[in-house]
Amino acid sequence: MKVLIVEDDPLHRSYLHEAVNAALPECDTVIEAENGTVGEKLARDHKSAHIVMDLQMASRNGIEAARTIWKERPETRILFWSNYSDEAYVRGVSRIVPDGAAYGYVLKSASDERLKLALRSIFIESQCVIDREVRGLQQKSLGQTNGFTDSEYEILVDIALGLTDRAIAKRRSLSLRSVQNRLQQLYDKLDVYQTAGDDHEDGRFNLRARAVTIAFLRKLLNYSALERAEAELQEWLDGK
Amino acid sequence: MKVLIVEDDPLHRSYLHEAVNAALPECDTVIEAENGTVGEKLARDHKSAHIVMDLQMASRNGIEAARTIWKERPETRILFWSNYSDEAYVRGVSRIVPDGAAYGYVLKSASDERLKLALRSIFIESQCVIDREVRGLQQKSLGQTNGFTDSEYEILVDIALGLTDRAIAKRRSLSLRSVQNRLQQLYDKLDVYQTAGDDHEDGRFNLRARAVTIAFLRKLLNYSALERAEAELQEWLDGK
DNA sequence: CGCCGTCTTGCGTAAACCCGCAGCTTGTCG
DNA sequence: CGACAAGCTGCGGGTTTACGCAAGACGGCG
Repeated sequence: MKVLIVEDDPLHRSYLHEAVNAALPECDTVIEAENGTVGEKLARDHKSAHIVMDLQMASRNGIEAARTIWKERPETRILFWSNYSDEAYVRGVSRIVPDGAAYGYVLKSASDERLKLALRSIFIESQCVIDREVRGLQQKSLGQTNGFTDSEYEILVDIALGLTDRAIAKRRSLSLRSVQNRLQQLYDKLDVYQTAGDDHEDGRFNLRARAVTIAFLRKLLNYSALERAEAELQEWLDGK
Repeated sequence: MKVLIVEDDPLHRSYLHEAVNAALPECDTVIEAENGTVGEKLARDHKSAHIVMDLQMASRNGIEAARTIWKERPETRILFWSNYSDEAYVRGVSRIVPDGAAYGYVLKSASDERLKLALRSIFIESQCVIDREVRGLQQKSLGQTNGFTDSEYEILVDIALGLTDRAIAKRRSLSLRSVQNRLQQLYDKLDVYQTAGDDHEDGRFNLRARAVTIAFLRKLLNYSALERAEAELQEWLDGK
């Protein structure tokens, strides 16, 4: 059995290497990649079936890399090992995992035991392992309770990118008014009005900009999500 | 000599611990804190004069912690040890370092040698050590060439927070028109127009929102900067 | 001192945004 | 089938933005 480790940080990389050796005696080869780009290449070259992947890398982040890897070989087992459980990450991962694929999401703050257990569960038993904390987010985010619909999230991303209502309408094939409806919905859910100040007179917020800020502060958005969205946007723009 | 290490990640913490021991034989005690809050407390209790500090920690980030520590004891020597050289961080640090204080900014990607050298330079020689890469940013950001004035940065933050023109005017004691002037200046420098699409007809950007996005993508802003700005804003709001 | 560049402010306008109101289309359920 | 909720759309109008134009204010500099 071969395992591919994709991780920015040398310290974490060697820690992972050791953990893999300790948890998986049946593993005879461990390969390492220091960013997503190299990770993709190595995965392709070695036809890796077992990958441990960091999210948040400089050159090409874990979600991007995982997406192309899964596109080529959907049965690949990937364990995401991340510092954060931002909703943006969780949502990003959920969006790309193929049907029935075995994957995991473990936080770096987890204990050695948990990490090793996850390694065995995913790589040997083909079982999904999601950290409790992450799991919570996932439920909340997918269930509509207090969470955001895909369409709401979509429009959030669109205004975060800085599109006008009209542009959004064109992109999503909606009327102007519908876009604005969704925006209101979003403002509602994000409590933009509440923070907008009790006394309306003094200093109001720009709802659109404020919504993005709040989403950032709540980790609904983060740099990586923005980056991905921006790339998609450019793609769309190019495709006329 | 005592050294205080403030760092989230256990792996990095122990790495730092070793590095300090190796580089500073004259250091007899090393204390560790796993976040900014604890870091502040320990610094106070031990009257620490030598600190190695991570930026980007969950509970209270390095900039916040450093600010209060320097406020209490401005001659404290602090070495910032960070993963990133976002302009937002560099600017944040520059803003809080007291006159004549010795401090350093070294990236985690630097070699062992560089780290050890920096430790000795700062703690023994009281000399500032700024990584070349960070230095570059600093120059660019402070010199006006291609960089942003404080007033431009200020207004960038304000719209990122989601304030209206009117609110910004009130906060910064300016007229509405002046605020808008600065905004135009900002839009200019950020190249909002260029990205706004060559064909004006199709889909334009919302300049205000787009500016914030671009700033994020260029690391002029990041989560930590937003968080700090939001806290300041709340403070201002409370103070009527 | 007069000239000039930078910054501030006011006026006015076209566009974009926020949103209440109301008519339509769907899908679901009894 | 009728009722009802949820989403899309157009209309209308009040507010906010973006920005050209132009009149001061302030600070160097020859």
